[in-house]
Amino acid sequence: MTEERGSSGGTGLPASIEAAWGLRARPVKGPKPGLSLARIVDAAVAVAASEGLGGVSMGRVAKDLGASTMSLYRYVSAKDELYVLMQEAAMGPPPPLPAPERGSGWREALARWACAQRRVFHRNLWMLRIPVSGPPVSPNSVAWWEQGLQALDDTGLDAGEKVSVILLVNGFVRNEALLMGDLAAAVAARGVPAQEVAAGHTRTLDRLVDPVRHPSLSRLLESGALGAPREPDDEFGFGLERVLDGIEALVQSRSRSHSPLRSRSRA
Amino acid sequence: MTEERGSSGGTGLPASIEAAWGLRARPVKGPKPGLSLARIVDAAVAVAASEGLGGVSMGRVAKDLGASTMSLYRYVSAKDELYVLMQEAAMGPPPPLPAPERGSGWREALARWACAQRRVFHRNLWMLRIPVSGPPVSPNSVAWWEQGLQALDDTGLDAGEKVSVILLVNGFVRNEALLMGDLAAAVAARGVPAQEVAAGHTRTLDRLVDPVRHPSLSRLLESGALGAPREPDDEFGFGLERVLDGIEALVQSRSRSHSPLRSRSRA
DNA sequence: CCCCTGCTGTGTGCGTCGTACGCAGAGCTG
DNA sequence: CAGCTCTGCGTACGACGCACACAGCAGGGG
Repeated sequence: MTEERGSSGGTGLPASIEAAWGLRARPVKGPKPGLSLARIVDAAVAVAASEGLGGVSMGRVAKDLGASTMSLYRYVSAKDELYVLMQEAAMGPPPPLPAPERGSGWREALARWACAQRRVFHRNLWMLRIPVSGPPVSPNSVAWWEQGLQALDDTGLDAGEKVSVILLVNGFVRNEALLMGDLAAAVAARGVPAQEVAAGHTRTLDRLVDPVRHPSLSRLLESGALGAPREPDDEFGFGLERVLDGIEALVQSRSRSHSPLRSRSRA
Repeated sequence: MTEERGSSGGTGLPASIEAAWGLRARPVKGPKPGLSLARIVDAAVAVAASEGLGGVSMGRVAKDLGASTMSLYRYVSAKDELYVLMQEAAMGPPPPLPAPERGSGWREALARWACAQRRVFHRNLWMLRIPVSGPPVSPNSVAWWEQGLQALDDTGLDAGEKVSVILLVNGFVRNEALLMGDLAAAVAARGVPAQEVAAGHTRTLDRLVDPVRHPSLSRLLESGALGAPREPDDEFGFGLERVLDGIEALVQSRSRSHSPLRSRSRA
């Protein structure tokens, strides 16, 4: 509707995000800023890392910077904008892809991509609490997407399928990290750390599960598989292998028939 | 540490959740309660459905019930407890499984399970905003788990693998719904509804993506696959088919070798 | 029968949050 | 030097979750 101010890049993005892309030169008129976007974002990330996303309040961040609460709003127009910038900073640039072998190198590349993403998420679990508000528009997020797409370059999938595959793998990684983060937070919230919570849960389920109404769950409880859940890394690895197997089936079906047949469109 | 009050079921669960299981009889001494857990939860769910989880505040729910804010705390000891009960109510009982055909009926059953879950999530997108604090302990959640496990009864997978598969499929469904919900919320937050937002995003990306640094993404943008993304249902169906294909590969590898070989434990 | 006890609803108050608004002052441009 | 713009900041407002204390109802023991 209204035109952005002079230095706008015309992207329709918030000013601070355009700044992250390197567009939008600093104004030269007024006094020099005592803070900077980078310092604010770093401080916010530090707070989030030590106290979770819930600990990030404008006042808290400002205090860590020795500034007043409202001064932050000179750099960021709303808290959600700060969130996006935090995400961008914590995500960082994606690691370089391995040597692009032609053939089935895509699986290795995609697995590495997923693992790298998982490492980032696990280092910064608070990221997953931020609602996604659309496709990625910050530089690092776009770079990650680019990496994922490059991994699929030689698969023979069409553009839409590639997007769907990226979405699928990214979603799997996000969900795993989110789940583990939630669980860790719930454990940390109680005083008693670690395995005792899991033991308590199995005891609770033992008391609640009715062998008649819940036969399979009963058998599961008896098997003890819930008491000794697999390591988080193994759980992730298991899921990733399944997902990649599923993708591989698609890739092979595409490469077998050079003229791409429409697969069944009904679920 | 301290013993629960008289009517406790000894599960270690909050009182309101024990009430959901039918344990814990009402006390008989005082005046009759003017509210009920069910009425409170229903009101909260109604608020969440119309204004999102963020709109659910104790004051808001109480106002809808014509009661005061603090009266709710007679029924629920904290807001998180209300969240759990809302989840329980919105989830509802799982639909019955189809006729259990021996053989590869598991795939159909698991797909139906996933679709049913997706329908619930899409009807109540606010559910996904509630952090999971551990394994499910409310009656309906447990019933859903039971259904999922029953679908895998004849797959020959061991207990741990079944849990992992359930986690994988559930995670996929959750993530898809979460993503679609976030997107819908972001679109609704802007005034302009629907496709214009997507068009704006592609325009933004067109301006930001550098063909040299982002070759694959550039090609994707040129292909127009982002401008006309597939229907949400198709996107879900695509991902689900991949996931099920991956699980099917595992099931077949298990059924081929009757003596269960350990698959590679390293990712 | 009455009072006592355990339950009910609720008003007040505290601390925290995001942020709208407006002011005092800094520093470049004329 | 004047004036404009941009800076940081103090104040204020309306939410929020919930601790706490109080007033009144109902059944049970004397």
